Amino acid sequence: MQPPQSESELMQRAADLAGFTLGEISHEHGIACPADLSREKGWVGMLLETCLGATAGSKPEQDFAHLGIELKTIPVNAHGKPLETTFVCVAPLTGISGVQWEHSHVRHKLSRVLWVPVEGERTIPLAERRIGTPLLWSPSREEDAQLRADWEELMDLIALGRVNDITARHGQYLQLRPKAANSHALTDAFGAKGEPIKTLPRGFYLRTQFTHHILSRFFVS
DNA sequence: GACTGATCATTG
DNA sequence: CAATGATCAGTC
Repeated sequence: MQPPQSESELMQRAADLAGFTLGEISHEHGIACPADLSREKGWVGMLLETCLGATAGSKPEQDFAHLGIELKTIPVNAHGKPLETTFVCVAPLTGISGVQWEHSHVRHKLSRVLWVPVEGERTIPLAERRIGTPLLWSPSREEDAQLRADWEELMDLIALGRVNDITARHGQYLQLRPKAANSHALTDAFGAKGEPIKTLPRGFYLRTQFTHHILSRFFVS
């Protein structure tokens, strides 16, 4: 699948997927559908990238850089409520002095997002889960301010060398949690006295309350 | 039932 | 190891 040339082409492709099951879509593309996601947690996201023509790979940029759009699949229940938090990006633990919200990776990633809801209840076999109506979102002024407040709180703690004091309980809408292969993975950071330390890699995640708010903005009921 | 900390696959 | 794609699963 070639990358979409325009925003409208991307939206049309995404809209055309709505209502189909993951089994139908993966079959069309000759991709095997696993029984569950326990060993392939990113399978749905990768499938949608393929279907929509996103540039594959592990580049730290938006999925559709030429359109300035990031693709996010989000698991929802029958009522459209998110079942999981949404990973945004890894958190920088070194070299962060002087970094401001306006230039952060979080803000850049979330500046324009194509959300694709997908049924995610584990009682539904993966192949039978349906793709929902896509929505193209940009943060409102209020949403931007909410994310900024959490981001600044978390980044301040990191800058103070207190990364090991941060738990998933910090941040009202944006939280910081481990983002690693396992609990033994270590990366560089700084301690409270400025000394170099090794710690778990972290990532920024959007709480379900926040993403639920986004989805409900589009599906007024 | 919600939430946090842990984890899985794959590619450079 | 770090980045991409996220969900799992035990505990509260």
